[in-house]
Amino acid sequence: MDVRSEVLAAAVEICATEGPDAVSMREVARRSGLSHQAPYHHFGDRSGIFASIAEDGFSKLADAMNSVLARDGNHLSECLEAYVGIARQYPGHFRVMFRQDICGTDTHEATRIAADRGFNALEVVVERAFARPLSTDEKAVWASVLWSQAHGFSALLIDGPLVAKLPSGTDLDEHIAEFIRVITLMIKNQARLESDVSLRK
Amino acid sequence: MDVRSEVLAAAVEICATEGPDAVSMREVARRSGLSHQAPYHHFGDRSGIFASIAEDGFSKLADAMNSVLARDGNHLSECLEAYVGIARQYPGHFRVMFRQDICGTDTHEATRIAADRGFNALEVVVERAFARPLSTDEKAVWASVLWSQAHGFSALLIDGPLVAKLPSGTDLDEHIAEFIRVITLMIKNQARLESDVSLRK
DNA sequence: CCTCCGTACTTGACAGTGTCAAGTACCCTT
DNA sequence: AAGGGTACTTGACACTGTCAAGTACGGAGG
Repeated sequence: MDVRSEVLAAAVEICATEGPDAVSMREVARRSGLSHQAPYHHFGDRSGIFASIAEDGFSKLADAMNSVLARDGNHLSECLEAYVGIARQYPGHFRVMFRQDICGTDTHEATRIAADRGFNALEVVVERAFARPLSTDEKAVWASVLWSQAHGFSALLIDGPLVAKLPSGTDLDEHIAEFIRVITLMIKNQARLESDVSLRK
Repeated sequence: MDVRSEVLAAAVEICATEGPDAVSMREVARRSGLSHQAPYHHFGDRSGIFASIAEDGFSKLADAMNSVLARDGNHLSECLEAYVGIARQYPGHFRVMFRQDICGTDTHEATRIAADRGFNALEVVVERAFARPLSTDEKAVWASVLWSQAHGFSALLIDGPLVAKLPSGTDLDEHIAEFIRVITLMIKNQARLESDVSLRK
């Protein structure tokens, strides 16, 4: 493994266990057996490391969703599963991806492109779920709905107080599955009803 | 304004403008015209400040939702409005509330209690929306759905890449209103359909 | 072969940080 | 008047991100 990957892996590891705030240039350098300044050579500054992690995470997310879209089947629920799955499998990445305060998304073009790939996948999911052409506005709103839902649930799941709020004895995997089932059903029903004008006002 | 409130206000101000990571004990002390150690007396450590901000934020959230519940009208959409409204009005608080990595929710009892008040309000909203008795599991799942939706949208709105993804020229307030309208409608429809067994599988 | 140059680092320094420890001022109780 | 708690201040320590300057080295051009 080259130095760059090693530094990145060390940073992700810290993100996953202690959160992004615990990531320090000097610590990741130490874990990689390098001088405290070596990471600067590859990443410019602290936000450069986070931007790379975010880019990597968005890529994983986009790949996961696109691979679902490439298959047959129920894209909606499988995409939600993919989203939540990525969040749970790569909490280190996920905690960074939506923290543009620390990863300077504005300046890091590659990260933005990777994020776009994910969003585009979401829009495709929305269109397929509705099975009819959507206006730009409709697409924007429904993509917001879907994204918010997936993102909010994932965020509350890995970081927030949601798990603590579940009735004790609840099986987490089951709750997640139930959650996805409910959302899928709800959006499908909505898509079905959307053509009935009486329900739209 | 007493010292404690002044320190807190300085910290919130920094959270809102530069994010929680930029909050330093010494900076808030400086802004309050105190020695660098004064805040420790009131908050114990850095996480103590964040815990207090989070507590305050959850209280605002719970108050806002409870005041909606106390009124007549469409609780569901008004509660969503309240949630998103709090996030937009108090971004400094909101950015901290769900960052248990920095505010040590586990140890700060008062914060947990304030968060519970908010969650309970959400459960009431869910029950009223369905207008029938729900099982514990149903309540948990639907509260998750609602919370995830409100939270995800708020989080993406104030911090995430959502705003940048909207078609240019979109009016933000309008998009938010549309978003809330869509979710409300969707959940209402779902509640209506839930009794139809054929749609539940 | 020697010089030049860019890449990949290291070493050193500086200001800023969280936090422990100890000191000081003041007010309230006894 | 004595004691004790509250609300601070001052000082120190190890740690941080980052700038600046060095060192090693591998290849290209003469």
